[in-house]
Amino acid sequence: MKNYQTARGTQDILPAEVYKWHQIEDLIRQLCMVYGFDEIRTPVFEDTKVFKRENDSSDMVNKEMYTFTMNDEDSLTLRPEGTAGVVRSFVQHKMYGAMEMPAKLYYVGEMFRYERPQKGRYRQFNQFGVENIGIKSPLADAETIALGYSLVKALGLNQVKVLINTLGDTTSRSAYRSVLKDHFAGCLDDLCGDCKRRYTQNPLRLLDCKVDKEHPSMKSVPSLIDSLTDESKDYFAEVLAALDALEIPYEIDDKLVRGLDYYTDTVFEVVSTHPESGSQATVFAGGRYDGLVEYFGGQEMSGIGFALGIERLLILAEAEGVELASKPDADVYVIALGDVKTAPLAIATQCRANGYITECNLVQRSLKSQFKSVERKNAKAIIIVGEEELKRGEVNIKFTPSQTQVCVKLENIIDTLDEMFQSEEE
RNA sequence: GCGGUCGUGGUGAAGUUGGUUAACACACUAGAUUGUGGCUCUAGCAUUCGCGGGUUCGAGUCCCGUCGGUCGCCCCA
Repeated sequence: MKNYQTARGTQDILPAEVYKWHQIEDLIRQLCMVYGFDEIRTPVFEDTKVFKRENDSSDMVNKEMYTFTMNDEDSLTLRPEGTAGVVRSFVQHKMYGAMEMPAKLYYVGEMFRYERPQKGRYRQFNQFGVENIGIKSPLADAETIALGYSLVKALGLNQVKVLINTLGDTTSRSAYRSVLKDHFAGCLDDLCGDCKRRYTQNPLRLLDCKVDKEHPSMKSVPSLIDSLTDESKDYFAEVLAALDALEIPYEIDDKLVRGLDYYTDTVFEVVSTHPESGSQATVFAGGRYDGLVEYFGGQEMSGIGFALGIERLLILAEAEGVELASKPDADVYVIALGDVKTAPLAIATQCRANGYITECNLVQRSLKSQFKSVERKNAKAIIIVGEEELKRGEVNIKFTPSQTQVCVKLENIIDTLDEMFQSEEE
């Protein structure tokens, strides 16, 4: 191999763009703090069984996991999603006893899925997610959606819409499952291969099919709503009422079922309507899960959460023309003129200790090229450490915004800078 | 996993039916200007066209493979 490059579907986040990430991460932390969610950091890899649960039919779990074994020990898997690990941790550390319920948790980190990459879809990507475990209330559902929605709004995205649906509780779901099976039983041969597989593995996913959506049997498919128990119906109505109260616009999409098997009742998806988002339009998505805590060995307890793709958020922000953060300009640049040895660095260090973003010239080179650096760093203040002045214990400070230059004693440098930057702020 | 498309310097890119010095612009470096930048001028800056093979007297231009991006499907954040 002659050229080294990032593995397929992975990418370097270079210094030029890392400030955007800081901005989003800061926004996330701020928002979660305001909403009362605490960060949790779980391992990037876990025992495969944490992710691959019995009867799971999703592609993510069955075809897209990075799974490996070391020394014949138990099989391990790079996390393809965040919820499983968080729920595992919740049960393992018995959070249901140690902290006040519900547990309001969030995470930010990289996930891994072996897929064919394209714009907005990577093999290593970053998710921000929240999980609100130990409460089953329509208000919790609305609160969770509101948290994600306000992040999108805080970033300045406008071309997004909230899709929402209910899968019903366990009783409703199994009732609907048999209704679906009856409905499609007669025309199974007409449907695509994926649909045939879904028919046996997870009939709900039939609703999702893009291939057969024009098929008569799809058009006449009985609505899930008719199979809902009264309890689930009421629950969904209350979720919608809460969203109304929070003034979050939404569309009910009765075909929305989501790809992960553990969802019950409320499911939602926030998609971009911007043309640039292409086929990877989902910004964040999630839903309620009734059985997961119990599955991991906890008591019967419901939770709700979502996951948001940070790369997608950035793509959309760019598409909608949102100005994102970039490297801040330097406040001060220290220039060395003549034989001044360590003085420039000492002065720069002093500036830095006082909070000024300071760049310092470290090599012998022409004044002109040093001034070029000043421009490049966009430094407002330029400290010129000249051999002659230094002998008198002085330096020149040039302040670009006011086009002024003063000669000051070494001990007065910081005071002078403070004055200059203060007058600039007014 | 399937199908389409693309891949030339730090960047944006020209490169006619394969023909022999890889255009142009920006950026960058140095000098004009031996202690004060942003303008101007001058000079320099791809033994090489993602990588590897093949066809040919000759390939950035054709063929095959491979790696990567990208678009659609699938799936999903």
